[in-house]
Amino acid sequence: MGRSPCCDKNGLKKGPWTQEEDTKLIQYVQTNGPGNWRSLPKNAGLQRCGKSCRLRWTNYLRPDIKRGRFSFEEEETIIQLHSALGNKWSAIAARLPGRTDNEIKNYWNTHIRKRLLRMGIDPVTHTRRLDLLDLSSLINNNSPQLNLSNLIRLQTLLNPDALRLALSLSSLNNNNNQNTEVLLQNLQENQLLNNSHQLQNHHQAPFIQPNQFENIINQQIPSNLTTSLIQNQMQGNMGHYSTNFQENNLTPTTTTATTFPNYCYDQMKGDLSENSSFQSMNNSFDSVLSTPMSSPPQLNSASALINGSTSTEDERNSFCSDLFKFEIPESLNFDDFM
DNA sequence: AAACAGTGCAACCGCTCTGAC
DNA sequence: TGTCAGAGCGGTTGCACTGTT
Repeated sequence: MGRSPCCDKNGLKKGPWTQEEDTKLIQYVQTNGPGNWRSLPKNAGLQRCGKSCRLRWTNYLRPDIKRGRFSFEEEETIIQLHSALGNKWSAIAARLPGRTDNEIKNYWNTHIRKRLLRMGIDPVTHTRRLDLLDLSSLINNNSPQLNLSNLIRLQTLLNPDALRLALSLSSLNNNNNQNTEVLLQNLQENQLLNNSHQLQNHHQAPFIQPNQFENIINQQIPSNLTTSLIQNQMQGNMGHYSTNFQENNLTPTTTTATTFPNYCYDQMKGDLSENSSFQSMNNSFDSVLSTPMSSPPQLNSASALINGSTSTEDERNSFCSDLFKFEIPESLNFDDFM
């Protein structure tokens, strides 16, 4: 059957609106109010489709439209609302005064989505996707988080060669950026190969055996670090999430958990909250990972942390990346993410 | 300096959904 | 119950701008 088109396409103008067209539309709506979009173009003297007029008004000309960049608070709110509402852009826009659904959708697709992907977060489910993790964010030469603990945490994800490359990379840190780039590229390629391998061999987790691991450590660790130091660091970082890890002499364990376990999540949240320095991280952790929203989104202390000295986009990006430098519980079944 | 590639954004398209009549 | 207009959504396009080679 099909519906008749909303307007006769013939002879109607498309593309960017001119100032004159905007003026006509604004004057008409101010006089007659919005609505009757189908008849509006004719009455307002516009060679435009009614739908185009409606979109132009609602997305650009409305007096309450807020132009300009999204603030960190707005971005945070969008992420929180998206985790609860999904792609309900109009519902999200309703909670962001002055922002339109189209604007939020565009901003999501061009900024937030890419950022989440870079951080290894699935933008659809708001869960961590280890296969999406951008290693460069974890092994960033400029980051104070560049350390073996990150690499060690990744040991359950990487094959030994990849880890060896990473360790080599760390030992070259601050020496030669070109070499670093090459190594980083190799490392990422290696991870991709490893992931591909896992897809074909679900039951063969690419764990590094304890002796392999220690060999790698002994071979590649800068001389000022000893294995015991590394173990201490691991224990300190992993805390009681890694009890099995320690008891089994560095042998990682897996469970049958099919998703990131809630008890781990809650426990991590609780532990983080005990340490004031982690509180802002804790809140932002909430906002990006998918958790049911039991209360309206609250602009959290992360924004307070950002305000002031850390206000540039780069710094914001850096901060956001840092938010996810938390530990990966060994109870996580990585196969579900690969 | 020019060519090229990448990015961001406004705008559009086609479709579905919803509510009024 | 069917039709219609408005609203909403996902995807896409075109263009301006910027960075890189």
